Parts: sequence; C-alpha cells; structure tokens
Amino acid sequence: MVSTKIPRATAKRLPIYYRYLSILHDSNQKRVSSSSFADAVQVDSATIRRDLSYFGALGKRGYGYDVDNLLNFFKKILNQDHLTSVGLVGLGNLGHALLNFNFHKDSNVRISAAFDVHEDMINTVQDGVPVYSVNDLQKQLEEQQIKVLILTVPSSVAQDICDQAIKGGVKGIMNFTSRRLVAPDDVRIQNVDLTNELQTLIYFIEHYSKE
Amino acid sequence: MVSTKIPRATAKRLPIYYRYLSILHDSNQKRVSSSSFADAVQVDSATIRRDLSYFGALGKRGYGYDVDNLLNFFKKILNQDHLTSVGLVGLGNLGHALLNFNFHKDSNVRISAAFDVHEDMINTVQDGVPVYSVNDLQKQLEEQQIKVLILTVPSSVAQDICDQAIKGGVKGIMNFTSRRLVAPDDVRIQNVDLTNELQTLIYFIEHYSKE
DNA sequence: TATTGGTTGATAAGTATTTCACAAAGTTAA
DNA sequence: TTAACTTTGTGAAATACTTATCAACCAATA
Repeated sequence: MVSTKIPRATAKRLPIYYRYLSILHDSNQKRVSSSSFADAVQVDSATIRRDLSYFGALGKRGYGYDVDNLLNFFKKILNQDHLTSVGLVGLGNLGHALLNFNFHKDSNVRISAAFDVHEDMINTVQDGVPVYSVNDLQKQLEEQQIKVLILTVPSSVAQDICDQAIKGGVKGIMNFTSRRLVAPDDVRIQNVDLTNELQTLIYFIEHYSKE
Repeated sequence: MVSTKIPRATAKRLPIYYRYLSILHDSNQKRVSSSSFADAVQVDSATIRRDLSYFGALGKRGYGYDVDNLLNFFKKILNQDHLTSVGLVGLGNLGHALLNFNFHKDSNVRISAAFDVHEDMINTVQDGVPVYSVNDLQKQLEEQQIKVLILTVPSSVAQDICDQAIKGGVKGIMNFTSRRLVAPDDVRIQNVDLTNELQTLIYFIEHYSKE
C-alpha cells in the first residue's frame, strides 16, 4: 500500500485540507495555489506542497491545484466516497452530544449504533440512532460490521469495553476517557482527553506567551 | 522564565503525567520508576526521563521518583494549585455536555461563565453556571478576568466571537468549531475538531494497519 | 510563437523529537 | 562496610518534520 509511507504529521492534516477544499468547491472556486491554501488553513505553503506531493504530482506549475480534482482525490483518500459506520458506547452527556452532532454535516461518517447500560434507554432510538445493551456489544459490532467505536463511558469500565469491542472486530477507538487503553498493535486508539487539552492550553498560555 | 525552553512535545505530555501521578498518589504508591510509568502512560521511558529532566533532577538513581514530591511539583507547573476560570460560548448540545462535564473532577479548571444568544437561557443558571448574553461577552470577560474560552458555537460566527473575546482580554481559546481562527500571536488557539479526529482515525485504520 | 510571470515539486538545510546506551549515583541487603 | 543491584540523567545517534530556495515547467498574453 503506497500510502503507508505518508508521514503521520501529514496524515493528520489531510482532514483539514479536505474541509477547506469542500469550502472552495462550494464557493465555486476552480483553482487554488499552495500559498492561498496556506493562508486559509494556517500551514506553511511549502508544507502543503510537500504533503500533497506524497500522493504524486497533483498540481500544475504556474497554475496551482484544480479544486475539483483535488477534492475528488481527497474523497478517495479519506474514504469520503463511502459511508463509514461508527458505534458509540456510553450515552451520558457527552455521548448524547456526539450522537446529536453525528458528524453528518460534512463528513461521511455516521453513528449507526449506540450502547448503554441503562435499561430505560435500551431498545429506544435516540437522535435517530438505535440503542443496544452493552451486553450485546460484541454481537452487534460483528453483525453490523462496525470497525470504529467512540468511547464515552466512565474511565473505570473503559478497558473492559475496549476488550469486548476488540473481540467484536473493532479496529479503531476514539477514546474520550482519561484511561490509556491497552490494545493490540493492529487496533488504533485515538485519545481525546478534553481535560488534558485544556490543561495544555493553560500551560502554554502561562509559559509560552510572547513568543 | 525557565520553562519557556521546554519543548512543545513535552509540554503536551505534562497533563498525562499529572493524571497518572494523581492515580498513584490516591492508591498510596510512594515511588515510581520511569519504566513502570512508561508502561502506564504508554510513552517510552527514556522520553519520560528526558521530559522530567527539563525541570531538573527530580528523581533518585536506583530508586525512581517520589510520587508525592513529583505530584506537588506538577501541581505548581500545571497551575493545579489555583483555580483557573474558563468561559464557554455556545450552549448547544456540545456546550451543554461540556458544562455538565465541567472538568471539575480532577483538574482545577472550572467553567465559571457561559454565553449564548438564546433569550430563554440568558440570565438562567445551567449546571451551576450563570448564562450571559453574548452581547455582554467582552464586558463579562473583562470583569471576571477570564483568560480562557471554550468555543462551541456555529462555525459561521466563530471568528466574530473570537475577535470579541480577544478584545475582552482572552489569551487562549479551545476551538471546537471547524473554522481556523485568526488571532494575534499572543493568543493561543487549541483546535479540537472532532470530525477531523474521527477522519484521521479512519485514515490510519485503513492505511497504517499491521504496523 | 516567443516572452513574461506565476507556481509547483524537489533538494537540501534546518529544527524538533525520540530513542539508545551507559556512566554515575543511589539503594538494598548481607 | 562492601558488593550487587537498580535506576536516573544525558551525550550521541537516529528519526521525524518543517522550511527556504530555486530550477523546471506551465499558463497567459501579445
């Protein structure tokens, strides 16, 4: 697979590029140069050219990049041309917020199953998404071929849910708990720890001001 | 300021270290070695020793690190010994979830003011936090000396709110919108784009499996 | 068609971060 | 007190990422 050689730092920027291309497309722009792109997404123009060049020569010298071409290319790269189904475990406040948010608006990612322990939610439909018992987690993940999971459960049960999910065939977990999860190498964990992020922000403000 | 020389990558890990130290402290551990630390937080032990060494010689050879000492040190470093007040703009679903979450549990960060446009929320108290009109944003930020803001508003108004907040003296913004904000150099923007994170996760699953 | 001007893609240099590997220093136990 | 053991702190090497620069190329125009 060619793209295995793409640097991680580049891969993390791809969704940002994708989003800006969508905006350009919607506003009927036909071309974009790396420097105007750079201004918009706040990434150095050389970095953008370097990033894009990992995928081949996508631009034209003296012209820039063709928005529609590039957007289509990104759709393939980022799997935006088919729907990815995602499961969500834990319908607390954050879980509900994510359900409601549901990523629909501009990405082809959709939460298609939710899981919780509370009897009164099980077998209901919340924000258009069916809610199952966590006891059926593994079974439903297998049946629905869900490979990606969002985890918004209490930290204390995070690892347990994680283990079950992996048995159910999950390959990626977006982990909103503060617990660092242990998982096999072929399962990717993306930690989103909001308290951490906020602390980091505050630390930077206090210590890196006036750079 | 000494700590200005701390690498960014290190600074980002500090909250993770802090959290794990808290756990050790709560479970009455007196000492910890860089290697057991490494197992727990999933960071290479040499990286941990290097990170800590930026702050001086905090450990003892042949012994490890004293948990309480280190924890106290981190509390100072991360401003955990005084409360940081944070504002939140936008009481949609995500905003409410964050209000309820309120970071209380293990960090000394507290949302102390919320802002929204909806008349029926203004001047109420939601999850223990007073809600003001966004029209009073600048004034309230000044009065309450709030330097950090969480932004969970529609993308279309993000930059406008950002500008007002900066006039109100804000120095750090945790931006949950997909818009890249433009701000002076002395204002730090931390982007938390959940759609991006999910897309990145999916990209990694598809392209970096079996590493 | 020739010329000008703009923009890419790539080389090379620069910067940042991680990891290896081990001397030095402290601990522990006899 | 000594010897064996543990673990840090750090120099040096390796890796990862970013940026400056510019030749090559294409588009646009006359």
